[in-house]
Amino acid sequence: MFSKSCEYAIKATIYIAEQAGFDKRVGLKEIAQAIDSPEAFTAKILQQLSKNRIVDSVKGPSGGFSMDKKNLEVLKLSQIVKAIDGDSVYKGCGLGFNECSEKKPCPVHYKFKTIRDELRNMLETTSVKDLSMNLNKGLAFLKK
Amino acid sequence: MFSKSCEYAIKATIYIAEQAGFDKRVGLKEIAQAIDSPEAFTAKILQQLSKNRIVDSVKGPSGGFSMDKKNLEVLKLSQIVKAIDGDSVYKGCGLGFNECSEKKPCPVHYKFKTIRDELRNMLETTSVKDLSMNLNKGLAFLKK
DNA sequence: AAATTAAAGGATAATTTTATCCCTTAACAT
DNA sequence: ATGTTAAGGGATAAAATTATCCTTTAATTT
Ligand code: FES
Ligand code: FES
Repeated sequence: MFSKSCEYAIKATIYIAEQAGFDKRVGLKEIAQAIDSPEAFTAKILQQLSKNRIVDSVKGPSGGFSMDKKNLEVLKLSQIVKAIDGDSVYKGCGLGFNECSEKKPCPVHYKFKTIRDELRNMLETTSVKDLSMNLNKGLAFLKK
Repeated sequence: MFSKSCEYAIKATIYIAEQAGFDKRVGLKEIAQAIDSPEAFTAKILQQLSKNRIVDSVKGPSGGFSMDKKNLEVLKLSQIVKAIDGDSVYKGCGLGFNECSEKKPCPVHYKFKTIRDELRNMLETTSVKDLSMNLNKGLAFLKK
């Protein structure tokens, strides 16, 4: 569904968001531990998230990653997915056509489109804040 | 969503199914052309489909791939997907946990599960026959 | 039976994705 | 100012996926 990069990106963002709730800035090591991901690889992904203004980063001592609390409320899953995997997840053809279109639909088009649109809707309406709150309440986990 | 292998597998099966409607047996070359896929790679996938009894294959002159017309009615997309990609597509966790479970749900679990279950339902109820009929009617295409 | 045909299967290559290493840059602490 | 700290970024490496090549096996045709 999502690439490994995107999975890490979502988990990292949710963790940073949770900590941002306590006005805490968190470092790479802490993030990698919290979401059980390879450190160096996670660093690359955080770079991308930072470039895409999804997270803020500060260098140096007591530096790390954080998020604007206000931005946090409007940030949706779709923005993370789009930043890392592009929009093929909820725009692409189920059978790999370059373009999904009604003009020349692949055999699964009509069956697939429905589900894909629901996925898009879910991603576009699910806010990172909601997810981080469930995490904070112990209703969800970032690693097993 | 699906791997490239799986995409080819689905397209190939649908094409073989369509031709099976005319009691035609089709060769590798013809299939690869019809679905616009690399020949040698497609051969590997057809081997897997054959091993999984999804298609029948006959060697030698006037050999090729075919499908049992009766089996064709009960064959669902899910069987192809399972044979090629396993069941992670509609059983796996959206954020890559080894196991998707309510006991220790990932942050997107409840949002994701709904969609994933609809995908499973779609795959399990969509028959290859239906898809091949649309193809035959010119309502769907296997390549652009 | 022999030749021909087409799938099966093994070995290998190219590409993409995932992951690591190490040096550079910027912020903070002293 | 200087040293320390942590992210940024370039270069590589490992692993998985996608793809090709070539030999073997089995069926048909002659
Ligand atoms: S053309 Fe394949 S999903 Fe729309
Ligand atoms: S635990 Fe992640 S989708 Fe169920």
